Amino acid sequence: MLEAARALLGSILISDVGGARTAVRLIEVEAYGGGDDPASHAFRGPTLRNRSMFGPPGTFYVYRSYGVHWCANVVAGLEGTPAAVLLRAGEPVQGREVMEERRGRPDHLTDGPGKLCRALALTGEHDGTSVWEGPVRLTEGDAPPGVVAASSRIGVTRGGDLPWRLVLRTGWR
DNA sequence: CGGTGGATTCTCT
DNA sequence: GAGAATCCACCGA
Repeated sequence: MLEAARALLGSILISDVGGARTAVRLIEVEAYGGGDDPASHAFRGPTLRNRSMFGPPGTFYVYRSYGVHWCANVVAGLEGTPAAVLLRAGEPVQGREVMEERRGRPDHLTDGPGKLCRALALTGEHDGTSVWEGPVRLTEGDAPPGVVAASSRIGVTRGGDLPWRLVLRTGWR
């Protein structure tokens, strides 16, 4: 599980949504388990909302947070084994102008789960799509992860104790 | 069938 | 630093 999250660090997330191409390099992710992880949406079993988490690996799980934002995950567990990696933050590598326009700001474009989705125009429409075949794709980054720091997960009301938040060292936090 | 709360973000004080 | 915004699936009755 943590290996999957670690592998995602440094990967390039490409979005062709809306006709414009935007891409970021992932620098922060969080791992979530299944029935044994109280913080996971899949803790209580499959539901309409989290059904994507129970799909095959390489599936996007996008959900609405606080009724306002979108948060994107990549399913990492085997089919039937709910486990996903939340994409928390990245750094723009392509289409920065488009992101600025979508965000309405010149900075802090992709330094949060909700911001990341908005910058890439990720919405619930992409929930359940493949990370290799859909309008939003994931490719291996050319830059191998440097120093990876692990810490507790953020914003979680239950089970925030597990050090499953992984950050690529870029001089942040 | 209605209340509730969330893996957040922005704005104002 | 605190509080609002804002939607809908889930939970309990």
